[in-house]
Amino acid sequence: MDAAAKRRRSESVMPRYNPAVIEPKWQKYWEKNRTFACPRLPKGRKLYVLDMFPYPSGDGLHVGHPEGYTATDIVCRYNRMKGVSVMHPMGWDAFGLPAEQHAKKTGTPPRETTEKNIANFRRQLRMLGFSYDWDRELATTDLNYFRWTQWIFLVLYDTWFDQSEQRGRPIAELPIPEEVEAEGEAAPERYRDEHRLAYQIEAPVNWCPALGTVLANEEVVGGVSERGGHMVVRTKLRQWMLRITAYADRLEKDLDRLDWSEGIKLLQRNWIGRSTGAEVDFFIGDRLPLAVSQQEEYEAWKRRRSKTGFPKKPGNDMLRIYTTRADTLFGATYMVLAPEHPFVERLTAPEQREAVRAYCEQAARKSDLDRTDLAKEKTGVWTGSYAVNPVNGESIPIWVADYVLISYGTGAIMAVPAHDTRDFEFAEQFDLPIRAVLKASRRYFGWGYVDVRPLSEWHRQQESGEICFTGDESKIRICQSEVELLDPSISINSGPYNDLPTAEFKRKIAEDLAAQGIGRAAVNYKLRDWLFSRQHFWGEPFPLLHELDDDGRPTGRVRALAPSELPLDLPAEMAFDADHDRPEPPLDKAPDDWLYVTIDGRRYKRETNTMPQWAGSCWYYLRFLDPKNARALVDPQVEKAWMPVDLYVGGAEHAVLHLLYARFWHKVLFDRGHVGGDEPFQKLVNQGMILGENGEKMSKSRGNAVNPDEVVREYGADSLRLFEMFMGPLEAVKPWSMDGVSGVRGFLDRVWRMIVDERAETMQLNPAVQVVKPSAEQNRVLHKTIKAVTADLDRMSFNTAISRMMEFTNFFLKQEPRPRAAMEKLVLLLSPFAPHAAEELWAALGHDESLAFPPWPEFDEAAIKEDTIEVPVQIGGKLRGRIQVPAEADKAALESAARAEPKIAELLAGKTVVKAIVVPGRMVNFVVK
RNA sequence: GCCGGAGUGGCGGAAUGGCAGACGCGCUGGAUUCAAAAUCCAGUGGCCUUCGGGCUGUGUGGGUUCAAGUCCCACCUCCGGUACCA
Repeated sequence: MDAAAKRRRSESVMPRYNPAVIEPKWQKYWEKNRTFACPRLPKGRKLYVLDMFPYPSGDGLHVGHPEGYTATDIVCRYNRMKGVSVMHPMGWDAFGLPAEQHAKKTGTPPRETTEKNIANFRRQLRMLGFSYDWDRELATTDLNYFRWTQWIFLVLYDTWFDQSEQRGRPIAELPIPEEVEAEGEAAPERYRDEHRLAYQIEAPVNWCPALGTVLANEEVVGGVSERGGHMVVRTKLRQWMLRITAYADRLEKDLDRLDWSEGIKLLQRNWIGRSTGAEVDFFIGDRLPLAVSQQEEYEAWKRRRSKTGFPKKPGNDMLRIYTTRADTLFGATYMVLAPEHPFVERLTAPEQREAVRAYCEQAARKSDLDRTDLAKEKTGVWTGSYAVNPVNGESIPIWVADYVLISYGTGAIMAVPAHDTRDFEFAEQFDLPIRAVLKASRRYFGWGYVDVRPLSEWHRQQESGEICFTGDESKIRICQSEVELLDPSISINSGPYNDLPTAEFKRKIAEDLAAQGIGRAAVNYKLRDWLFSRQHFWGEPFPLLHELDDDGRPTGRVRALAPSELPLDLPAEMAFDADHDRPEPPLDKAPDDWLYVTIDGRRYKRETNTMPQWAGSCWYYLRFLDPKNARALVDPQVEKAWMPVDLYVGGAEHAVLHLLYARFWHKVLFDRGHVGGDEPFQKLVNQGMILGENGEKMSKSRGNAVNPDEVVREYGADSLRLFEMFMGPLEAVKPWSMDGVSGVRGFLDRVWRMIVDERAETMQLNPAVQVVKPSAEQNRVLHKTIKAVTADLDRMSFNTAISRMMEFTNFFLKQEPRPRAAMEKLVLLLSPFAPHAAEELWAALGHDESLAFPPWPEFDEAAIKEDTIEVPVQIGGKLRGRIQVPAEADKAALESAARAEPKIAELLAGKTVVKAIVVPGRMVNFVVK
């Protein structure tokens, strides 16, 4: 016999546990029998279990991927055995920059690279025995997939957000105001474009000429590219935006209904960053620049305002600010504009022109990151003009400083240095006046700070402005020392509003400002609209055309493709040159027959930006339900039957953006009637990262990456799966350990030997396994195990479930004979975790059919009950002995049994028992004197 | 700075307010073997011990309770998120 034949013989006949043989065997069996094919519509109870689909990188899978995938697979297999209809698909988030960069280097088309990577990922996932319905596999790069991504974009483009109804509606239903109508033919179209959920702006991008690409903010460090350290230029480019901010309120409120961890919800809430406050107008006059207060004009303006009310759009004679602390208006001693604020130039006095221009230019060069990260010290410059504080008529100077952001609120603030840390720092820096308008109503002393002055003296100093604090109503800061303040603070130096607590002040001044037409309540969000275009080739093309005039220049009119004109594929013939000297998208160099279109005698140029990678992942969970549908993105009947996703598992790195974007799209689709619910993911679980064996983040460059191929070759897929679950709680961050894999492999070996006769020539049962009635103890162990494993699965506590099965195995290996029925139950319990080994053992136990669908074992509470139990006895809370008592023993019986225990009796002798605490079934504790 | 999460043996971790350290790794000793691997058995938080046991122990300091890893207060450390959001 040659070596190969010997190996073949030993592998196929010798009944040692050999995953290298049985794993491929069962994978083929499942595939051939379509064991995990999911019906079009659920039969009975449904469960939609979704993994965050991977980006198929060239490196292949690493052991972090299968963590969540194993967890969901276990949940799916467990539920199938409970008779639930389970939807469990897998696909590929396949657009992405690496394939395009590879194309620039080698000329290999991105699609080719992508398909090769997908094939490798698919092979690796199949190797791990996940019970996906592979018939539903999709990639975001499939033409048949992204035609519907484009279709959804058309829905977004065709939708405006009705604020009063808080929902998206067809753009055709947008009411056109008369004054717009009056502006002429083109005005209504322009008005509509301004209200669409998809709109265009000129936005700054980080263009890196050396790399020939536009970089994301986080790829720019200290003004140069993160990779290579090349120069990065901030330049403006026409971009598509999605109006996610319109949905900010709903995105925040609807979190309440979701079964997500509070931590993740909070992360999203903070990202959305809703705040309530007021917008207030400060008079600046119309003869600019304004050097001194124009008292008469100001009075006239105020009179006008009290008649007209607060205008929707701010005029040119005023500066509109947003504040959450309108109660500190009397403390506003200066104002600040963001350098990009449109009023900066008008407000700059001639003698300040040079300084302001230089400052703004310098600010423009800084990236957002530099502006925050490096700017420890406040910078700014005075414009030379003043505004009038509407509550007291005071003239206050207007400054320009980059600590005010153009993208938040109105891009202008009133500065209250007495009660805002940032304004305080700025005022100190530039020697601006500080006026306290709040005093604490009680004092509390923080760590290391003792203030021995009487409260009245403290208040006097606050009123005179010698000391002040920034803050909200619960925490204050006396300049730099922290002090806890429990009671609300009280207003001072605020004219008619003195002695009001903060909340009441806010309410009152909001009313008064509104009545005078100077202010109104307002809500703001940190959330920004979504920059939706990328200057890449390898992404979904926008289904949009730009109209050209006779000279080939864009007219500004946009024409959307009709849904019937989809899909719009990428051009087949593209040259990928590494040199790319303009920030314009690569598609600008697409062949003319792709780039230019003539419809009804008009020439159009296609949009050449492409969509970001987020686009495809925003709705893939819908397409899985009906992946081949050519008429709709998903059949409504199918969608209603399966949605929402009942369990969504993925990394916490997507806790904010992906989940927010997907929820946003889903709500738009809901508003427009394309889906039946307004939230896609009911329950969310974030698996923790798996670190390298050295406790560092796993990566190729650190040399601590673990390749699943190796682990499977060495130990088998079941061992890999089992170990990933045994390491610790799913949500915890935990280090890899090859010794640990070897440990769970040992467990599988033991399970195998418990059931199979290893010494036999052929596959046959261990002689100890017999059809016998289990002893009471065996039965108790069996049913305790079933109960515990079931409970652990229900709360996704996989590590403890595995340890229960280890205890079972440790016990039964010592038992002879071993009841065959008990062995079968264990195999069923094990099957979601180690499906290949379980199938093989199930077959060995004489079953012809896969164990994917037999009913999940039930436990019998009566079998678990013990006759006598051991109960600890404590004296003064310290363990002093144990007693054996009937399980049903009541308090009195327990106490007397405890007193009768010789050791306890000895220790109690001569002492007075003050109290005896007896918890039946648990413990006895004597409190003695 | 702010917001989350977590600190338990040599390591990963387990414990509805009720016997801390389940289960696994590692380690020690033994059986088996010509030997090794594999397997099996026993032990394994620390200190002390007359070998009965005793004391001590869940980041630190306080508190509540008959009883605290678990609840409360303060602090320390680590990890993650965020970054002038008015």
